[in-house]
Amino acid sequence: MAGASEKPTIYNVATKAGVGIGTVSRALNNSPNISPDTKKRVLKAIEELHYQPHAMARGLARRKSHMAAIMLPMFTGYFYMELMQAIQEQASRHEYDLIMYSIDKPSKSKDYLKRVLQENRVDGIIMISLRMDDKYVQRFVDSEFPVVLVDSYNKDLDSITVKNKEGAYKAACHLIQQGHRRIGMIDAQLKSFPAQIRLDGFKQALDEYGIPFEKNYLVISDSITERDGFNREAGYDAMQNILSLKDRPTAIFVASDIQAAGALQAIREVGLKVPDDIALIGFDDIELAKYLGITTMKQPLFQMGTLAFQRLMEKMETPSLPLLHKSYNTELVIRQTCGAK
Amino acid sequence: MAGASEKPTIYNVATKAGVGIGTVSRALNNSPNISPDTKKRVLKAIEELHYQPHAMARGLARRKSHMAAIMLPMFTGYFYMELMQAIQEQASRHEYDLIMYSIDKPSKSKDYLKRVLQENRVDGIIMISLRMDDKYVQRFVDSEFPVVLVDSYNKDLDSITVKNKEGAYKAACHLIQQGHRRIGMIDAQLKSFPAQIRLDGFKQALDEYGIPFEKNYLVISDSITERDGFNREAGYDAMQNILSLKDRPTAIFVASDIQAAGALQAIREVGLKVPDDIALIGFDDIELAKYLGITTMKQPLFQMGTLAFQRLMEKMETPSLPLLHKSYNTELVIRQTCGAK
DNA sequence: TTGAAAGCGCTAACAA
DNA sequence: TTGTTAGCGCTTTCAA
Repeated sequence: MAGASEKPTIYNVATKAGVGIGTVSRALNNSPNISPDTKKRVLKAIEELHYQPHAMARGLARRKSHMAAIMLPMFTGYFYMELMQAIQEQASRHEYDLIMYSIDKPSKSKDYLKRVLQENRVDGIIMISLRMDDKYVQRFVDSEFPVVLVDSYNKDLDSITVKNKEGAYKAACHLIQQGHRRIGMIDAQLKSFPAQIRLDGFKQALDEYGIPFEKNYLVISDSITERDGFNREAGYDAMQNILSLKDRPTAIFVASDIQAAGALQAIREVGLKVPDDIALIGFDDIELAKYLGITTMKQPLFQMGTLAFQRLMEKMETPSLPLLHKSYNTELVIRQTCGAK
Repeated sequence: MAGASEKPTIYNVATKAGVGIGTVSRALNNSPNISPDTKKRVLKAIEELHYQPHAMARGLARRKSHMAAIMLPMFTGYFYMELMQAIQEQASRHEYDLIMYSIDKPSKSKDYLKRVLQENRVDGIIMISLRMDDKYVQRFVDSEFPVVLVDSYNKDLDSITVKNKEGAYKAACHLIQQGHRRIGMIDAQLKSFPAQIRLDGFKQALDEYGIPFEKNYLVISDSITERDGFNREAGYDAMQNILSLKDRPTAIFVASDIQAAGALQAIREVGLKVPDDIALIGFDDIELAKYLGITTMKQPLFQMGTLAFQRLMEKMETPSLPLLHKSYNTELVIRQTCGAK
């Protein structure tokens, strides 16, 4: 029965330093209202006791949890990992803990939102690629609860995106400039914000070059209804669809690299060659695109993640800050799926 | 100044239902000491007020945070994503929140451990692919604080792994059975637990078949010292190293799929063919292996993640449970990097 | 500059 | 079965 060293509390520290607990608290939170001398004494006691303040007690008293939630679709892709790394790094720098909620079906998103909002678990939320119900948007806005959207948009919430329309436009232009005229697009579900906008950009490019938009050439895979279509299987299915067309396109703009990976596989399975038989351009520039040599439009994911957390911090400190809608530029990354430069 | 609806507390509920707060608490935590009638009344009040208990207050009173930490190397790979998904799913099922700590350098791991241990932030920890300092092991054991290791081992802590030695052995045997005699291995840093054990299994296979172990044929990339060598770049570098050998091996066992992906690239860059010029077998069976057609040894990652959280739950409920060391079987998955079956 | 005391919102022990 | 009360470990007035 060796004295099971119980975790020290602020009272132990106070006793040891011969001061009141208020003073210990002041030393801890470097308040100006403490003399350097006592502060040093308190700090010494803290050191000796290996004291660390209890996170929940602190949270309760301060009404701040020092935690942020990050909600994202059941993450299965480099896209989210790269964003996450940046966010993690910032959180760590600010001594914030991150609670991960990965959403498999939309209903989950509400559960978590409710949980987070009413149980005071976190001081702020970063939502990635997810749409928020208007009902919740209103509640967050009304209560000035910090929310930052990434890869998603709502006019009443801070958001960080890329110029999706311009990116899609540039991608399509690249294809056209390679000489293609029969150009198709594989998109994700249009309920998804970027899927929608990228289609707009694609159409605009065709339009400007006087190329008619072929309805058959736009394929939106909805094979997996639970998800938004930004996945490999969806790209695979969509490409099979396109391959069965009698007058199939010579080039495809795919709304994401992960879908492009699936599309690539579908093409190769029927013995066709990329880019000779069909050219492909993706979107995102996830790491996989590098492995597979997919030409794509790069999103600055690391920068976006970094800004997301920094912005959240600002809002957590000053909730009344005006809205921010940041939109990054995309960049064409040429690899091997579009033919010679 | 429209009545800013303040968040209701247990007192509001009690008043509304005409009971004491103790009774509300009993209704909340379905205690047996409450009559069905009052319980119904309380639940109704809760419903009407949209009351949700404050997480930190609850945590403080119960001395349980209802949160678990999950520590893993700066995650950049499907390996961790697949594990994470399983863990997430279980956590959600048990209404547990997960705090993610991703470790970029070993020192971070200590910081987080300290934080977690002393600040009572979480009720338990899952550590993936990370080694724990003996000093901390001791503290966790002494205090019966729940810790589950995944893809890592310590005799005093619960652990979930695969049979690494057997898996590596089977991988090497497969290569030998394909007719290869000059067989090399690309490994990660030996300080990593699985890297070490897989080397043992590899050697054992050579031994049994009477094939001498060529020192030159074992390459351990340490180009990136901050990390453990389980990454694409390390595999790439290691393979370049092997390619420069005068009597290079005809087959390579690579300690992980992600390294194999790098190795594959290195081989192709010099115009060689897989498996004709060099055969390759990986380990893990991450999703990328499927894309790239890498033959590999499968780890049941989803099962491992599921068990990890379930086990953590058990320990959080009953800390005194005896140790568990679970070791799963690996399974050969034949794809295109090893030649005909 | 400091200590004492009153919460923060809950659970759990104790009486009734 | 219930209400009351004493914490949980902190921060933050309010006096001194």
